[in-house]
Order: sequence, then structure tokens, then C-alpha cells
Amino acid sequence: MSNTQKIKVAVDAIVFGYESNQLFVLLIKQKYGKFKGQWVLPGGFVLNNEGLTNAVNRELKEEAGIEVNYLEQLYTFGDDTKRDPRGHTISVAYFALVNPENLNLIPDTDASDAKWFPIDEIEKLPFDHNKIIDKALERLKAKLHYQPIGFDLLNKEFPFSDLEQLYMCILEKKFDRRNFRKKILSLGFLNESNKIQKKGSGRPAKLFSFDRKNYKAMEKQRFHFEIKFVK
Amino acid sequence: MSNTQKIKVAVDAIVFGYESNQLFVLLIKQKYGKFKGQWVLPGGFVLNNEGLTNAVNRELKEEAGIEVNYLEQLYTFGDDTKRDPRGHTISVAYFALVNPENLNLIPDTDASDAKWFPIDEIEKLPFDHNKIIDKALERLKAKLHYQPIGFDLLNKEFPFSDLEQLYMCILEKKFDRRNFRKKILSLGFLNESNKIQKKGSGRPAKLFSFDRKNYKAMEKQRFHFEIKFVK
DNA sequence: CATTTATTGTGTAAACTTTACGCAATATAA
DNA sequence: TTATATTGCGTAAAGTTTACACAATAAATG
Repeated sequence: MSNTQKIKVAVDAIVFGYESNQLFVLLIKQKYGKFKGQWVLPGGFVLNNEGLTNAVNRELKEEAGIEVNYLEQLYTFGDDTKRDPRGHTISVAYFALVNPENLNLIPDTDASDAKWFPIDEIEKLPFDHNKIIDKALERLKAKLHYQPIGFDLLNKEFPFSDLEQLYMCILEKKFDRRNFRKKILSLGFLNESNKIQKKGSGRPAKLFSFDRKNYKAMEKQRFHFEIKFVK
Repeated sequence: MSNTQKIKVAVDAIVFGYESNQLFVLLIKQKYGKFKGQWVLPGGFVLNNEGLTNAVNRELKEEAGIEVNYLEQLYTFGDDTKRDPRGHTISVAYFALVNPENLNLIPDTDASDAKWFPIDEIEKLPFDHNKIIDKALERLKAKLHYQPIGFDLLNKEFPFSDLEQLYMCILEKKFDRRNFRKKILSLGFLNESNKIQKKGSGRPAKLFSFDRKNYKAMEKQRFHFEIKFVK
């Protein structure tokens, strides 16, 4: 039985980026086959003797010349055996984040075309890729509440308002700026830099950075990140 | 490339059961091959043109004659290409729960042997099955806090003390009985039956049942299940 | 160059939730 | 009949979240 199994294994990546109050998803232009010329999620078939995580990282490098900041497995799509018209294929989807440094640097590798699309301007995509993006977005929204994942979408040093706006933008909610700041600061994993950022008018802002080491240590001591919201 | 892909796709199930203050995992005795005679997680290769969820349910029926109460995808194991000595295989692992009605009724189907093992008496298993069980247990513990999943491990009608003990047993924590009761009841999805259960000495207990319909409705209205603990 | 506008930083009181703990009610066991 | 086990309910203290106001510091405007 296992000799005759003809199921193919693919990986797909949903890479999120954030800049100027907008959430983006990375898509690439299909080069061959039935969907040639259409935008799809980066991904492809896993090679023999290649681990899944390796496969995603390889595809991201090949197709978009990108190295991500955060990567985790999202879900394996394989209930619909006709999800790929080329034949029975399951796809292990990965959820990834990049910070702004990696946002604008997508070299065109081997004639591939990669582009950032605002999340709310994504049309109907081939396969079940819209469904996959929906699931990834759901995960991103959920994780903002219980993991310090927002920092992976920001610069290393950021003013507090960046974090605040990122939360409001992605969660599509409004909440009190002052309470949010107090809450996050009270958790004790932000380092206050002595630098100061001036941008446009208004009082210049202190810059903060996420102290990942400290956070990891706190996590081991039964600390739980959690943020609830108002409005 | 995709023509020569030789990766096999399997599913595995981690089925949890609970009774008399003990958490159990379902294992089956391997019938053929290198690990013949050893206990492993139920599962097997996915058939051509078979969906993943179908594959798990089929294997559970074939190998243990069981239908589960709750089923969700856990994780896809495929970073280690040598996790199965028979060749490159990825396994989509599923997390399942059964209630006590299904706990003791495992018919021996086609010469297979299935058995419930207390979670703390599981020895070294073949493949990466111990790792899979660890991940499933972690998920179970986490979900008890943010999803009403405990009810799937109990009888339809149960005294409050059952729920309370299930939480303490699985989470390996102690907390205040009275506060726990108050908290759960305040969430408003338990129906109080007018039946009463007597068991041994002590005041007889009211029986409660989980109102799944009501819970689903509340969930849609932005209600979030959540339980934090003391001690 | 004084005034307006934009944005940051800090504080405090009220409402709500969680935690700690006492005791009456109702059964069986001795 | 008394002791023991277990259930059911209530209340005060501690902690957390929410709502809201105003001073500080810059650029933009006339």
C-alpha cells in the first residue's frame, strides 16, 4: 500500500510585513503551469530527504530572496484531495513575520517576481490560498494577545506609538493609548533606550526595544504574556 | 521533480481518555514490521484520494474500533527526515478526546490490540511518538484554560467535583474548589439538571451538563472562555 | 516670535475580577 | 447518636482593568 502512495507534499508560507499602518502579505508570480502569471503564496514541493522547515526557508530564499524573522507551522491542508488540480497534494503551511528591514528588499531571483500586497487588497487566488491566508491572519490576531509577536514586525528600536498603532491596525480595534502603554511597560520586558526619535511635530518619543532574553527567562518562571482590550 | 518525490504521508492520533482521576492515552500493538509487538500511537499511511481527517477516523476505527468525541489537527512532524526508519515519512498528528462511554469499549478488530495507558506510565515508544504525546499533552493542558474541552472527557451529566478534579489532575495543580465553581458557573453555559448523584458519603451532588449550543452562541458574541488559576 | 497644533508622558479614582477563607447542609460510616 | 465526608453558598480583601485629564515638548503657522 505505502509503495503505491501518490500523495505529494508541498509547503507554503504566509509572510506578513507591516509598515506605515498597513499589514502586507508576500505573494509571488507563478512562472509555470496552469496558473502561470497569477499571484500565489510562496512555496513548493518538498525535496526528498528535506525537512519541512528547510523546505520553507529554501523556497523563501529561492522565490523571494528573503530570510524571515519569525517562522512557525500554521496548519496542514489536506482534507480536500482536489485542492490542487495537478493531483492529490497536501500542503504544510507556515506562518512567518519579517521586520521592516526585510520589507523592501526582495531581489528578483531566477526570473521570479515577488511583491508585498496590502492584506485588504488581495483578490481571489488559485488553490485554497485565500483560505490559508485567512487562517494565518486569524493566528496573527490571536497571537498578538498572548505572545509578544508584534515586535517581530517592528524595527529593533521603536517609539511606543508604533506598537500601539500596530495593534490597533491589525486587530482593527481602538483602545486607550495610556492604558496600553501602562500595561505593556508593567510586564517588564521593554528596554528603554536613551535615544529619542523626532518625527514630524509633537513631543519627541523615547525609543524602546524588546528584551527577548529577559522575556524568555520570565516565560520559564511561569510568566504569561497577555493583553486584553477595551473599547 | 514532483514526479520523483518519494515522501510518504501518514497520520497519527493521540487519543486522551479520563477516568477516576487518571488521564489515559490510547496505544495499539504494532502487528508487522520492525517494531512488531511494540505499542505505538494509532495511525497509518493516508490512502490515495483520501482526506487527512478521513484517514485518522478510518485508522481509529480499524485499529481500535473507536469513534472520538473531539478531534483536531495537532502538528505535522516532518523536520527530521529519518523519524521513520522505513524511509522519509511525514506524519500529520491529530489530537482527540473521548468521554467515558467510549473508554472501555475497544473491540479487537482484525487481530489488532488496543489499550489505554495512564499518561505517566508510558515507556519509550518507537519513532518520535513520545515527542508527539508530549506535544499533545501540552496542547491539552493549554486548552483547558481557554476552551471548554474538559467536558469532552466527562460524562454528559456530571457532578461539579468531577470537573474540578479533572482540572486538578490534568494540570497537576491545586486550586480553590469554591472559586473554581463560582467562576465556571458565572460563565453561564452549564445547565443544572434536577437529578442528583449520590456516591459514597457526603452530601449528594447536583448534576450539570455543558450547554454546547449556548456556548457556541456566546462565542459568536465575542465571549471568551478563560480560566486562570491560583496556588 | 508668539500662538496654534500635534504628539508624548504621567497620574488617579471607579468598576470589576480574582483570591482567600468560613460555615451550614446533607449524606454515609462508625 | 456522633463522627466523617462532601456539597453548596457567601463575603471581605487584594489585585487588575478601565475611564478620563492635563502637563511637556516639539514642529507648523501667521
